[in-house]
Amino acid sequence: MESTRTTFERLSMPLIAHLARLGRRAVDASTEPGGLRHRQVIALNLLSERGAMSQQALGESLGLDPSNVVGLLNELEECGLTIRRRDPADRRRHIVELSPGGETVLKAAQVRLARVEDTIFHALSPEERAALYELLVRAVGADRPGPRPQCD
Amino acid sequence: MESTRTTFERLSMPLIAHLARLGRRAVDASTEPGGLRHRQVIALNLLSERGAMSQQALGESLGLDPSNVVGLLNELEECGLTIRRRDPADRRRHIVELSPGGETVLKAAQVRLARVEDTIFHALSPEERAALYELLVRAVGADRPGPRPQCD
DNA sequence: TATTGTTATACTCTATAACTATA
DNA sequence: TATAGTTATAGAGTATAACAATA
Repeated sequence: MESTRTTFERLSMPLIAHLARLGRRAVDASTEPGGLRHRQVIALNLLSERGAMSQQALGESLGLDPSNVVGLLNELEECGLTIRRRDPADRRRHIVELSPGGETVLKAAQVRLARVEDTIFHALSPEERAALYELLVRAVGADRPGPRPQCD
Repeated sequence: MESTRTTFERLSMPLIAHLARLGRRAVDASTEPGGLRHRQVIALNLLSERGAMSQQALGESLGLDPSNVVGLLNELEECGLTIRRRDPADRRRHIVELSPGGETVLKAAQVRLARVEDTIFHALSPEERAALYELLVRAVGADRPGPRPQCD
């Protein structure tokens, strides 16, 4: 009998998987063809919150394989939304950062993202949404977003 | 200014997407090759919670396209975990239900799933996990699991 | 020799459209 | 004509392995 274990009748992961799918579909649906896809928005969002970082760090933060990070950044860079530059201290590294255009595009995407959340979480009150957000932040162990280093 | 809108700095969906990815990988990693994959566990879990239902209803509950439901059920049926039978009342319909073997396999999978949750949510207290679960249940608008209509 | 990023490749997940059989 | 399920197919997401450049 595992006393410290999650009760079987209360598994959260299926619910999270479901919400993630709903969210992804809604985001993709709210985006005009050729626009930012779900993954890209999430990557931009992270770069905006945490600032410039290496590809490796980006991949870890996204929980994404390094080889996928390459393709993701290629797409974003083609659109001029991110910039890769060599780290002078270690020329193997690429430092990735948001371009000014990326910030602008991200802001628009965040508006759409917030609308999608309004739809998906319509059953929750603002307080409950805030509580949910706090729990999720703690779960992923991410630092709180906080004011980001002022770029527009 | 949209006063009823989610604050941009508190978007939950990127966090949910991240947790969903972590969860899926952990589940797949905890499964021996040839074993149940993430999707399949979720489908079995739903059938166990809600009892027999049509493929259409299953697809809606899973937020999955009907064509995907077919493939998913084919896999499960090949392993003898689910059963499809025609609805006598409307012979176009397939009624899907868990087989006894499916119940057994699901129980084992739930143990693994619970372990994965213990890992992913290690930063949360049991009370917080319960609170998270409740919020997620409300968000997906799903009925609480409840005792299922006795099939074995 | 180890590490960062890249390429090539394959497998899974998901959606769309056309088809069948029932209604 | 409409609906439940199926098939075929294509595209997105993700992981693995081998490789290049740099440390």
